[in-house]
Amino acid sequence: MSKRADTTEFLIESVRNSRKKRLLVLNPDYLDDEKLPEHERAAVLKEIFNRNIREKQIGRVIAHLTPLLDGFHPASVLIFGPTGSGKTVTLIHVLSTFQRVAERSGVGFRYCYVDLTSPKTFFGALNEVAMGLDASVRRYRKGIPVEYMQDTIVGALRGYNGFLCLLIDEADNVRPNPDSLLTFLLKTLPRKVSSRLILILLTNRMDWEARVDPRILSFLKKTDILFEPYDALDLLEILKLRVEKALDTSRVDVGALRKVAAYASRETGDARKAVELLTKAARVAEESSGWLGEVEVDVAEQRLEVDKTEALVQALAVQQLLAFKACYSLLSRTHKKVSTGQAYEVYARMCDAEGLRVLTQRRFSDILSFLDLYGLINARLVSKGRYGSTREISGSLAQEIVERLMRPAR
DNA sequence: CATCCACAGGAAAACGCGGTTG
DNA sequence: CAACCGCGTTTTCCTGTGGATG
Repeated sequence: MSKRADTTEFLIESVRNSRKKRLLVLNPDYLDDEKLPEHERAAVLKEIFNRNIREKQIGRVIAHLTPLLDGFHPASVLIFGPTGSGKTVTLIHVLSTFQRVAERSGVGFRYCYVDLTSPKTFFGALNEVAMGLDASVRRYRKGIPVEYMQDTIVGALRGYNGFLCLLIDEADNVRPNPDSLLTFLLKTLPRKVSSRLILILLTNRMDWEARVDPRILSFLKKTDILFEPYDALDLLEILKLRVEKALDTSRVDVGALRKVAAYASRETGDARKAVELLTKAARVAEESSGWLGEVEVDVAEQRLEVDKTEALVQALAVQQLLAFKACYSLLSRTHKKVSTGQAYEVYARMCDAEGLRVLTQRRFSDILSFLDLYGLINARLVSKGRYGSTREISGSLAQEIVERLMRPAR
């Protein structure tokens, strides 16, 4: 009895030791923005901006806002940029710095961050604004009239004569229509309070303007600022900073970082994705040699890919999953391209076997295009002349992944 | 060159389901 | 409790399509 306990203890110790030897991630919090405490986050941001990243964009924002230091009222701004291009982070940084400068020169300036990153109703959005203005306001579910919320906002601003900058993240994320919020903020609010409002709207939709009521748009005497996605050099700097904070630098190859940066910038230029890949690579390295090199990055990239498709397949509805399986089981049997009709037959048989209702071919074809859209299959539209036209279905996933996916769900 | 296959994909009707009303 | 409504999904019905084939 005690002997067994000893060996187990020994095992634990030895695992612990070998882990320590390969330990690469010293401070995992720095790889995950969400986990950082507020002041740490600010410090990290500061360092990023000290490295001259997003310099151009910062310049544009500052150029737009600076007049207010001399009492001029800047117009509202509309900022475009894809996800992960640092819109939010940059703006928070600039505005908080601005606040300090304004304070020093005796200009009344406040800013307030309104987070609409998850879709909100008009009421929810107002609630968010109110909470930003007055920390004592709670988040309400419902049961409170919209007017009350509006009054709360007006109340919070009563007696404030300085500039108020509302930074609205994902401003188009108000359901059912974003117009209502803008109408309130632009037309109603200025009439009720004496604060001087500046709206800064962040969005990643380039077609945003087309979707907004033109009357409101004209009210926004807006200036546009564009956030280009990060290029590989920017990403490299960002990654370096993360590595310094979170990892054991003596075990990280600069080439590997370059690879991560190159990969991310080739994809979307999304900094969050880049960090995600870095994290994954670090984990891969910890599992193996403890050295983060280019090979580990490749492995991580692959794994990320697999994870993504796996999650995608997990999330499929029963019918979609069945269609997916039908395609691949047919593909593994015949190594030629498969037509919609053939796939449908297999699918129908599978439905029978599982005791599920068989959907019509019309529906099935929709499901196929859906699967194609998500990259789980390739379905190219081909005309075979007299013998009709079909989607030529072929697999887009690697053999091993497919096998893994077909197994567990029986 | 007209024909015709085997499906694509649009439109509209039908269905299903939770919620509401009289 | 039936009737009704709103909304997303599915079926039904339909027209369109590109090129091999006779």
